[in-house]
Amino acid sequence: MAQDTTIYDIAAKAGVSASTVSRVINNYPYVNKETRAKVLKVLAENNYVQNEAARSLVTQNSKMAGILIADVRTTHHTEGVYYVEHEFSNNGYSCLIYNTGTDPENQAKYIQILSQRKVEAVVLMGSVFQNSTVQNAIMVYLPNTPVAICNGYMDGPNIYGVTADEYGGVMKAVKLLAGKGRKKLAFISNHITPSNQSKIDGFKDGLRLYCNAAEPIVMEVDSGDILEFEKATLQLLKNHPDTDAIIFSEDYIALAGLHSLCNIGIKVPEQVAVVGLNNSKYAEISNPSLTSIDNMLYDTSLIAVRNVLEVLRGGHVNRRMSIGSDIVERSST
Amino acid sequence: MAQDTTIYDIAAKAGVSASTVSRVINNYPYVNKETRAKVLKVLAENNYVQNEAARSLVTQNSKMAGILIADVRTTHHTEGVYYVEHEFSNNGYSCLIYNTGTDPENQAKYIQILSQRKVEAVVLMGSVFQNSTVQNAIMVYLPNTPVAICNGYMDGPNIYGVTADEYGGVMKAVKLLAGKGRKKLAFISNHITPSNQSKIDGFKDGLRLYCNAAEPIVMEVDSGDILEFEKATLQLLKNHPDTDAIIFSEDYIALAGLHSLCNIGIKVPEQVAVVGLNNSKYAEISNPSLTSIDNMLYDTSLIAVRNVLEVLRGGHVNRRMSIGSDIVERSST
DNA sequence: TTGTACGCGTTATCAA
DNA sequence: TTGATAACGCGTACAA
Repeated sequence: MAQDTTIYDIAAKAGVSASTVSRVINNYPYVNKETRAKVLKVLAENNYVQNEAARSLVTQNSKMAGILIADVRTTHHTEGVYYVEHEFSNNGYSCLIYNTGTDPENQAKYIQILSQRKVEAVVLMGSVFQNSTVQNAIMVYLPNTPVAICNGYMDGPNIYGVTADEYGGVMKAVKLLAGKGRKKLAFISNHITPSNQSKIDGFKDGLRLYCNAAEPIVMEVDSGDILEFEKATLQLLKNHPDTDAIIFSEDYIALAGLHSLCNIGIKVPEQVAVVGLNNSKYAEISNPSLTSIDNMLYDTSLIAVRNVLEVLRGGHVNRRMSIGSDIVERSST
Repeated sequence: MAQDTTIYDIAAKAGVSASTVSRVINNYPYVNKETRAKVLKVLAENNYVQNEAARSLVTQNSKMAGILIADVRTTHHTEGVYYVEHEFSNNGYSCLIYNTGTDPENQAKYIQILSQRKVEAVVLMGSVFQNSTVQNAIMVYLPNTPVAICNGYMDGPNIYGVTADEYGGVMKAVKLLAGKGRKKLAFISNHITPSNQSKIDGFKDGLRLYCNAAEPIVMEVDSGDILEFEKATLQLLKNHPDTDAIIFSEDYIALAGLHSLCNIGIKVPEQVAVVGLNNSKYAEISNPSLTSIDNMLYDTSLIAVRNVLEVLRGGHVNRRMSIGSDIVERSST
C-alpha cells in the first residue's frame, strides 16, 4: 500500500470525471475517441493499476480461485498445482494456495479462509480432502462455490470429483506381474487415503483374479520419513523371503524400496520386480527405470479446473468423472 | 459470492449497531460483556465470515503475499514454496502463487498483477527473477512493498536477496573430486541463470586451484526435456572419453546422467564420479545414492520470508545475505 | 457522450 | 459503552 493513484487522481489530471476513467478502463463503448485517448495517456503516465479489493467489492467477483494441497513437498500432486494454477491464470483468475496438512479439522479451517477471501472456485488436490469434515465445511461456508476434488469424490451439489481408476490400474499391474510368472506379490502403502485404499482393494481383487487367490501381503506405513519405507521393504523381505514382486502406492516410496533392495544386493527385476504409481518424471530416470501405474495426474488436474471454470460459465458438468489408468512398463519388471 | 450475511444482518439480529458487531469481531476492549456474548452467539449461529475485500479496502492492508516461481514442476524451488507459504500462513498471510515462466517480460507482468492485488510482500523463488526487467517492474509497481529473492540479489531499496554460496559449494566439490584422484572433470548445466553461472564460475576457479588449471569442460543444455540431458552426458563421454567426474547443476539432471551412464555400463563411481546439486530428497534414494552440493533451500527460503515479514514489522534487515553451502557425500563419488 | 450520486461491506472518527 | 456517519476505491444506474 502506498501513494496509490486512484481513478480520481487520473480523472483530475485528465480533466474528466471518475466514471469516465472507469469506462475507459473497462472498455465501455460510448466514450469519445479523444477523451479515451487522453485518459489512456494519463493512465499510462501514472502507471495506474486497479485496486482489486475495491473492484471485487462492487462487482461481487474476486477473480480468485483457491488451491488446497496437503503438502506441496511430499505429494505427487505438486505437478498438478502447476496445471491448475496455469489454467486458472489463463482464464484471468489468481490463485490462493494453502498447505493444509492431513488433519480434516485443519483442512476445514482453510475452507473458511477461502470463503473469507471470496474465491470463486476451489480445487482440492488429492483424496486426502475426501472426508466429511471438509464436506461439511463446504456446505456451510462455500455452498455456492464450485469445488473440484482431484482424485476423489464427495457428495454435494457444488462438488465435482474426478478420479483416476487406480483400482483398475493396480489390478492391471497384478495381471502383468502374474503374467510374468510372479507368484508372491506384496503391496506397500503410505498414509491411508481413499485413493490408497482403492489401490489396496485393486491389489486384493487382482490377486483373487490372477494369482489363484494368493494371500495378500499388505504393509501400511504412515510416516513422512522416507527411511521408514526402506526399512519396511527390508522387513517385508525378512517376513516373506519368497516375495518376488512389490507394488508401492507411490513412485517416491517405490524408489526408496528400489534403493534398499539394491543395497542388500537383490537384483531388480531378476529376483524381485518393482512397480510404482504416479508415473512421475523420476520413474524414467531411476536405476533401473521404474515400471509405474499412471494415474493421469495431468488429465485429472486439468479436468478438475476446467469443470469448475465451466460451472462458472453457467455450463453443466457431471459431478462425478473417472478416467482410465494405464501401466507404463520399464526395466523394473 | 452468495447470500452472504453482513455485519448489518448480524447487527439487526442481535439488536445492536453494525459498529458494535465490528468491535466484537475485532476484539475491541470496551464492549459490554453481555453485548459481546450476544453478538458472538448470533455470529456463530449465522456462520458469519468477514469479507476480506471490504476489510482490505478500509484498513489498507490485504494480508496477502505473493509467490512467484518459474515453474513449480521443474525447479527445485518447489519445496521452497512449502516453507514460504507455511511461514506466511503462520503469520496470518494468504499467498497468491503464479507460475511465471522464464521470460522477464512475462515475469514483470506478474509483478503488476501482484500490485493490483495489493499484496504486502513478495517472494521470488530463484535467480531466474534476477533481471533488470523484473527489477524495473518492482521499482514502478511495487516501490514500497518488501520483495525477497531466493538465491539471488537485485539492487533496490525494498529488495532483499538471500543467496547460498553455490560458487563455493562447487569449488568444494572440485576439491573433493581432486582429492580422490579425479583428473578430468566436467560440468553439465541447464538453462543459464545467475545461479547456474556462479556454479560454473566455481567450477572453473576450482579447476584452477585444485586441478592444475585443467581445461574446464562445460556443457550448457537449455532444454526442458530430461532426455536431452541423458544425451548430453553420452555426448560428453564421446567427446572426452577420459572424463572421470561430472558435476551437474541440479540433482534432477544428475539423476538423468546417472541413468544414462548406468545404461551404457559405466560404473559409478568407479569409472566416473557424479555430483549433483540441491541435496534433494531424491539424492538419497537413487542408485547409487547421489553426492550432492546442498544449496540450503530450506534456509534460504525461510530467511527470505522472515526478512520480508521483519520489514513489515518495521525492523531492519540486511538487503543482501549469503549462507554457506556444503557438500553431502554419498555413494556416487 | 459525460457527470452525479449511490452502494459494495468494512473500519474509524466522532458524539452521545 | 454505544450508535451515526464518513471514508476506502471502484462500478453503474440515472440524469443531463
